[in-house]
Amino acid sequence: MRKARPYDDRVTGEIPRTLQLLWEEPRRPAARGLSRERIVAAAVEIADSDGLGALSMSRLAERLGSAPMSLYRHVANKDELLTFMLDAAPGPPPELPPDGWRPALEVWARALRGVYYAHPWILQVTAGRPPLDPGQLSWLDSGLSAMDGTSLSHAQRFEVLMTVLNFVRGEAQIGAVLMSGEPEGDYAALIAHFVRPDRLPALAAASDAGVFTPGPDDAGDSFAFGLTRILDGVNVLLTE
Amino acid sequence: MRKARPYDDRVTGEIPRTLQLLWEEPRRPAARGLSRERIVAAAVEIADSDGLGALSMSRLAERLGSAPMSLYRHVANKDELLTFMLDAAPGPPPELPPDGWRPALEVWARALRGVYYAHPWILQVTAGRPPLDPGQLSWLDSGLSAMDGTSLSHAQRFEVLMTVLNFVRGEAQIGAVLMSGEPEGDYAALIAHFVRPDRLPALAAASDAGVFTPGPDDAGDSFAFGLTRILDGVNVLLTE
DNA sequence: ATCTCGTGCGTATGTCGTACGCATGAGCGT
DNA sequence: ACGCTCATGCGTACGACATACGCACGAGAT
Repeated sequence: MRKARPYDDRVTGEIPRTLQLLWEEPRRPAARGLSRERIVAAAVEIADSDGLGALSMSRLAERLGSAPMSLYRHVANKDELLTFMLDAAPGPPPELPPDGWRPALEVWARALRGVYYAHPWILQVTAGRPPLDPGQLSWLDSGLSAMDGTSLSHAQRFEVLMTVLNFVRGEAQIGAVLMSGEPEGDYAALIAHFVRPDRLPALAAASDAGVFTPGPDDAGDSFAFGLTRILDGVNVLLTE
Repeated sequence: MRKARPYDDRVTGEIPRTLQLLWEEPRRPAARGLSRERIVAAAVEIADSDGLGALSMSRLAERLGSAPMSLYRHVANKDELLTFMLDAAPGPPPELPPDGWRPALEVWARALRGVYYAHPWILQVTAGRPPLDPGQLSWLDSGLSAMDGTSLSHAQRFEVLMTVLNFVRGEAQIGAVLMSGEPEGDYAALIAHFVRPDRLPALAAASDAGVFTPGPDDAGDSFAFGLTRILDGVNVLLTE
């Protein structure tokens, strides 16, 4: 009989252990001391405030007042911790308005953008990880349900949702970059400095037109603009 | 007088040294031995074949037949190396067809997708880094020029391009995830296993409809579908 | 012949994830 | 009341990894 190591990878019937833990219904009520919930919550706090790069097992342990190795009793490794964080951070999807697919998708998209603004590290972590945890899947379900009652096929709904999702992710990524202090000196000035009209004419024209100079109205407008394009395109498909 | 350390951050007049190096016109013709070009090329090869995680300074040095510390004569640090890679890897943007903005943007989007397929690590590295190198900016210029002659404002062109760009990035990211061996066991089966109709009804319906089961035609279709939606939306704006 | 400087690199340091195994104490059966 | 068992916490140790620092060598200039 093998030594009972905590959390090893012994077969659980094809299903990876991390996922099994995530989908277990009755969550342990968190006893005294360390617990998965507390660890994950502290990790999310660190990543939110100081970025994913600042999240190390030692810093996390320090914040929890424990020793680094203690964390491994509750989390198999850092990668599993990230998966747990990804499940927990977004919270529940928004309540969708009942007046049609378009307002519903708009609400969904804006709520998702809010998640990415609150937890920018999600963008880094989800890259390269198909969504399989309850947290992310509940958002996907919510987004799909926005299109209930339309004439779109299931496959089409999914693709529409992915298009909206990718758009939101991209916008949030740009937003996150601009938030966290540009590459020293403002972006517009650097663009204007390097871009010569003879080499990159279209970009030079854009730069001259002030496209890269953050105006007072820029913030939400590009989001609304792009989303309108996408939803207009969906509308074309629906009214064909 | 200070000791002449190679590549320190002494002021070069507001412009970060890395960018200045990138925009210098006359590239040194690469002498014998190590050179920036050779280092960057080798780094790109490693990242292409084994992923960004496999790119360490030691592995890179090993591949070049030199000692790890030798690389630092040509590259300030790993972050600068990544910026150089980002500039070099994409190559020049595609030749765009002259018959209108829509075919031009389609060609541009497909070419960009090709870049991401060839160098998936670009998706990870560009996150959190505003594009300022000649390589990336030439792609942006190319994409903007696709809309030359339309009635769109410069700001609108830029936002359209960002929407297309974000879409391509998102699709490529999904593609990269699916390529590199799903999370053990196929994705569709895991979704079907966890998603219960009473909890996530829309997702369950999608799963039952086979949305997650990779069909023979799936590959390029979702790309074409999403792109069509976006460009249809742009078309609505243009014909208003 | 000497001096200077660009290039390569050996050594060392600090950080990080984590394997391994001991210690402790709570809950349980007797 | 008394030991048994096992979950939990953690001290130590190891192998990546990025990179600071300074020496060595050789080519071109004086």
